[in-house]
Parts: sequence; C-alpha cells; structure tokens
Amino acid sequence: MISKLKKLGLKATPQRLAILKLLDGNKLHPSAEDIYKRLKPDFPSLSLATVYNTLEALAKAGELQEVRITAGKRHFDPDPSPHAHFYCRICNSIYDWRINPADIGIASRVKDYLVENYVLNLYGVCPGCLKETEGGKTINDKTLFEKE
Amino acid sequence: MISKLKKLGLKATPQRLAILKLLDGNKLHPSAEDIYKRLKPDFPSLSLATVYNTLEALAKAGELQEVRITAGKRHFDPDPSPHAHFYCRICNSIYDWRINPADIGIASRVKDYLVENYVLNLYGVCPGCLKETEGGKTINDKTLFEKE
DNA sequence: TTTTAAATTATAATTATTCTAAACAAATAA
DNA sequence: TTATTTGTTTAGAATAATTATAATTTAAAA
Ligand SMILES: [Mn+2]
Ligand SMILES: [Mn+2]
Ligand SMILES: [Zn+2]
Ligand SMILES: [Zn+2]
Repeated sequence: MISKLKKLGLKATPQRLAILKLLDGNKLHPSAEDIYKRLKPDFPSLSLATVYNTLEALAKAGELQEVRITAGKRHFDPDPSPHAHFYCRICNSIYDWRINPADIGIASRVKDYLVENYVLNLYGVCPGCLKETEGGKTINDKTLFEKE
Repeated sequence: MISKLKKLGLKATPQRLAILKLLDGNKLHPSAEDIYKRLKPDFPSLSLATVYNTLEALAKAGELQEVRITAGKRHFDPDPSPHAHFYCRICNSIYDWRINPADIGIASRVKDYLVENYVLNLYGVCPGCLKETEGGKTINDKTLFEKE
C-alpha cells in the first residue's frame, strides 16, 4: 500500500495510508465526511481537507472513482472500473450494479459524438428494503420500464 | 399555458408564465441561474428564489426534469420523458440522447431490486467541437467501449 | 543529520441551493 | 366592486458540500 502511493508519486503519510486502508475493498461508497468521521477517533489531528485532498489525488491517479448519485454529496468508490450504481431510497445505500457496457448499447449509437465516459445510476428499492415492506404497506411493484 | 398552471393548482403569475415560456421547447438545459439572468432584464423584480420555487413546483408536477450531469450545478429540462444526456467537455453543452429504455437492458437485470428510475449521462466531445479540432490537435478517437 | 519539497491543518471563502419572514397579488367571497 | 384569503414573490440570511489559503509539520532525499 505504501508502494502503491510511491508509484503514484505521492508521499506515504499515515493519513493517506489510513484512508487507503479504509477504502480497500470497501463496497459502501462512503462520502468524504463518512471517511473523516470514521477515521477521526483514531486520528485526532485529521482534517477534512486532507480527506478531500487524498481522494482527489487518488481519483486523478485513476485509483478510485467519484459517484454522484445523490443530490448534494459525492461518494467515493475504490473500484475505478466502469460499473453502474443503484441507490435505495429507503436505506440510502449505494449498490454496485454490474452491466456489460456493450449491453447498454451506447457504442452503436456514437453517431458523430466522441463518447469518452458514461454514468448510469439506478434508483429504487433494494432487496432488503423490499422484504421489510412485505406484508406491510404495499409498494408499487412496477419498474420504470414496465410502464412503457 | 395559463390553463396548464391552473391544472396543476398553481397560480398563473407573470413570473411563472415567463419561466414556462422560456423553457417551452428549450433544448439548452439551462440552469436556474441561466433562467434568472435571461429573464432579469425583462423582469427587474424577479428573484432567484422564485426561479427555484417555480422549477421545483414544475418538477414535482412532472412537467420538467432535473438534469444532474455536471459537478455542482443542476440543469432543467422541459421534456420530462426519460432520455439520456450527453455533456460536451469542450463547449459545455448538454445534448439529448434518445435511447430506447428497452435497449439499455436494465429491465432484465432487475434481480430482486425494484427499479423506479434511471439516469444515463454520457461525457465526451460533441460533433461540432470534433470538427473544430480536425486538422488541429488530434483528439483520442477511441470511445470508452472500444477500449474494452 | 540537514534540507526541501510536499502534505497537513485550522480556518476562511466559495457556490449552489434552501430558508425566512415581510410585502404583494391572484382568486374567491361578500 | 371591495374585502378577504391564501398562495406567491422578494431580499437577504442560512446552509452544506467543497475548495482555497497560509502557516506549520513531516516524509524522504541529499
Ligand atoms: Mn461502485
Ligand atoms: Mn433533455
Ligand atoms: Zn434499501
Ligand atoms: Zn461541444
């Protein structure tokens, strides 16, 4: 992990190592503040600005991706590979949603546009929250696409 | 247009009519401030808060959709039907990108998730800006998907 | 070690958006 | 028509996430 930072030309500071360790394999898509609050007890001197600085450096290096799926807040994903995200409006969780880019059918639609990147966000209710409501209030069980 | 507002239970104020008129058929996906600056000369009393209020009321009524495709700013689209958007990093324009939802292949992937909505944003260079650079600096002409 | 360039920190600034409460005006009732 | 009600507009303050600043600290090179 130290060598990973050095490879990127970044100094291996304790703060950065702690952030990297927290993110490693993390599927929760935490916000900068999530990370800050989680590390602050073990790192009383940690500044929120450092969290942002580190996240930006890692993002620029292609080591993580930013996820903009909610209104005002960015989330961070240690998996930089292209994949979609699902946001549950009940528990506010973000789930990975693996879609083969070819299946989205964007490549064939490039027309005269140069497509360099894409973001696919899905919104709805996750399996866990759907179970919670079974037997209770009924949730509309039509998907957006069934409507059409 | 007056009746449209009344149908939604909204009073037909001059401000709202001006905003509706500006948006009608508008393909530019303006921000709240774009709208404000555009109308301010003809409406010296207009407040930015009114623009936001009106946009929120119209969005809630399903008469328009919000487009979150850039970092810190929302854009507004008088076309509430589900469609994707393309953001050109050169001219900062937002283009409509019509994709048949069925072609995205999300419906078949619903697994145990209830999918109520989706957002598909594309990023790159638009045809006009591609032409500008022809003969000049070369832009990487591979799409995201050709890489894979 | 000593040096130095980079990183961290606390705090201020920024930016888009939302809130507030007083003034105003459209719709309705008298 | 006039009065009343209720929703709307307005200016400006407040908020929230993020970014900038400048002094201090520290990792790593010399
Ligand atoms: Mn992810
Ligand atoms: Mn559009
Ligand atoms: Zn959930
Ligand atoms: Zn362009």
